Amino acid sequence: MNVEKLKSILAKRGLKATNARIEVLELLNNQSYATPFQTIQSNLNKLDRVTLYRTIQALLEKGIIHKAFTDQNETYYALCGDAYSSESDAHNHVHFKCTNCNKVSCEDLKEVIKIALPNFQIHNTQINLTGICSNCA
Amino acid sequence: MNVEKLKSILAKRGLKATNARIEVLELLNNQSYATPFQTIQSNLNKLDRVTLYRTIQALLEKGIIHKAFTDQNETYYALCGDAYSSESDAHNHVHFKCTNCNKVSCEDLKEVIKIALPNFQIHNTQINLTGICSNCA
DNA sequence: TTTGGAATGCAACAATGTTGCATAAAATTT
DNA sequence: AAATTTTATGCAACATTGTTGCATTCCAAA
Repeated sequence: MNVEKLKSILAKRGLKATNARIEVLELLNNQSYATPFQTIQSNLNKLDRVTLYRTIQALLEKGIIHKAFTDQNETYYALCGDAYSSESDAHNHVHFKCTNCNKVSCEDLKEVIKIALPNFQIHNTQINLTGICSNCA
Repeated sequence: MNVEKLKSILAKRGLKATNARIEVLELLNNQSYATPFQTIQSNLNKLDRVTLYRTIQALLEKGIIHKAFTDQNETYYALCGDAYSSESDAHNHVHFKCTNCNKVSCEDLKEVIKIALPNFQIHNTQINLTGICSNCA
């Protein structure tokens, strides 16, 4: 995904194509795993920490990125793929944190999971798994 | 659940029955919802914040309580019920946060959810839902 | 009742996240 | 293309959250 493509994503969601946003998106796009805030911060250390927080919040609000995992005070972020944009109560997107290599990845399930809770309206589902990933197994 | 019962739970897991632990357990036991750290802190404000962190960590490690939800820098804790102690990959315990009343509850599903990820070893599963709870619907 | 190991409270620190405001940059209008 | 409006950035200062070391206190077992 090149810079022009990222700019068009931002424009589509009504966000200005600023340097900070492009850089965060490029970083997340180049990672094959979800990225902890610390890593974003150290990779983009010319950017102010406050700017980073506000950038991430804007991208989250517009649904361009999502929180993939929150693990003892470390939040991992990832770009939203196609699977993520489905808004139904059916859910086939999970987050997996490997306790061996510590990497967090987004995984898509073949079978759609249906969670039934009578009298509850489910608007958002998050499934977080920990264990040993396929690389480390 | 009375104090004696709580003491026996602590003894069974090899933890001393200290005042701080009893108070935290009593508080969590008296709540019908998962309790955010802030609430624990303000209800037990004679206790030092550090003691509270260490108490909670000890109870977590021994599996007496669990993190029910982590929502933008607020962690909710709850006592572990029977459903929670099952260590299999099958999972029928979910956490629900209502966006209307902001309460977090532990809910048990009738159908067991099976998540299949080929070549991954799943050791822990957490399913977090947000939406409108049965009281607010 | 004594005693050894563990828990507590305090102080100090580190990391994380937030707010207000002046400056700078992007998009829009003229 | 320049001016204007709007929005984002960077800085400082602050608030909250979580951690560590150490002396004192408490619990439980002998």
